[in-house]
Amino acid sequence: MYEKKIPKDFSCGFTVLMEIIGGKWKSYLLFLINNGVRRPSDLHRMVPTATPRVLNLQLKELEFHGIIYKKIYAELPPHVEYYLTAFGESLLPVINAMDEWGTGYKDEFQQLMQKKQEVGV
Amino acid sequence: MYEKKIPKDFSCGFTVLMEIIGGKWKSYLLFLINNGVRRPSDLHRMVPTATPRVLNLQLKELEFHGIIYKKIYAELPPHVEYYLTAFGESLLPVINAMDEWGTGYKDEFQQLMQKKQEVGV
DNA sequence: AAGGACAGGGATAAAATTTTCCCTACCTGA
DNA sequence: TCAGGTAGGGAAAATTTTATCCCTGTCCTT
Repeated sequence: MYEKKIPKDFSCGFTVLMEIIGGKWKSYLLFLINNGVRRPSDLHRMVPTATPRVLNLQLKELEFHGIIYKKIYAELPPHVEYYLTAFGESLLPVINAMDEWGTGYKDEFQQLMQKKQEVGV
Repeated sequence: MYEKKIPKDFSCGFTVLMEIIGGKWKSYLLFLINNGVRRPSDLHRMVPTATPRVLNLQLKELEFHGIIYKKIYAELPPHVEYYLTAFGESLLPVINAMDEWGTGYKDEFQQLMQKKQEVGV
């Protein structure tokens, strides 16, 4: 992964959580996996905007942190499935709370962003 | 602020929330403001790691999103105070849940990161 | 035999965020 | 008058994150 030059202070719980689910696609991947989309190729089909390479990187980090685990079927062609760990499942309520709050603000937020654009131009 | 080239999908509540509190110092600033640290110079004293410039940028974004508001005293020398808006206060439980989860995982996380470093070297 | 699907990764480029450096301007106290 | 405090910002660099490009293999279907 990437070698950081500016050390982060992981004595703060918030920072720890951000390190784990802060990645651009991570929360979405967790959502999909939790909803039964398990295989890398399927995940990619659900997130065509991101390249498989990127998704794979984020999956590796989630796995590294023990949020998901990877079941490798010793078959050919290759067959891999991701599952949430129990620990990963403990994240769901938190992510849910985050999403709910954001959803409540969504409309107002979008208006704000539009005004910002108009001013910017 | 910064003009983005890759548009984000703000139809997702999670993404909206991340846009608002995802900045490096934002949650900490909210915490401090909520605990009565109001003036820019005081905030800087509490976060000496960051330059005033950086804190100011993040404060402006929080203000733009309506999370905090800025009370300017028409005095000299300048006097400014930040307060959470009611809306900003609605964020506190969410941030709290995030921090709590992260705190629970903190020790294990730090061990993981240490192992990673050892392997890296 | 050719094309596509499967999973995965190295090297490099681009984008986004954060930091640094150095200014403005005014006031107060030594 | 000089040092230090108040609040703030432009320009450019550094850091971090994400994306792109192009490979490795093997198998299945046409």
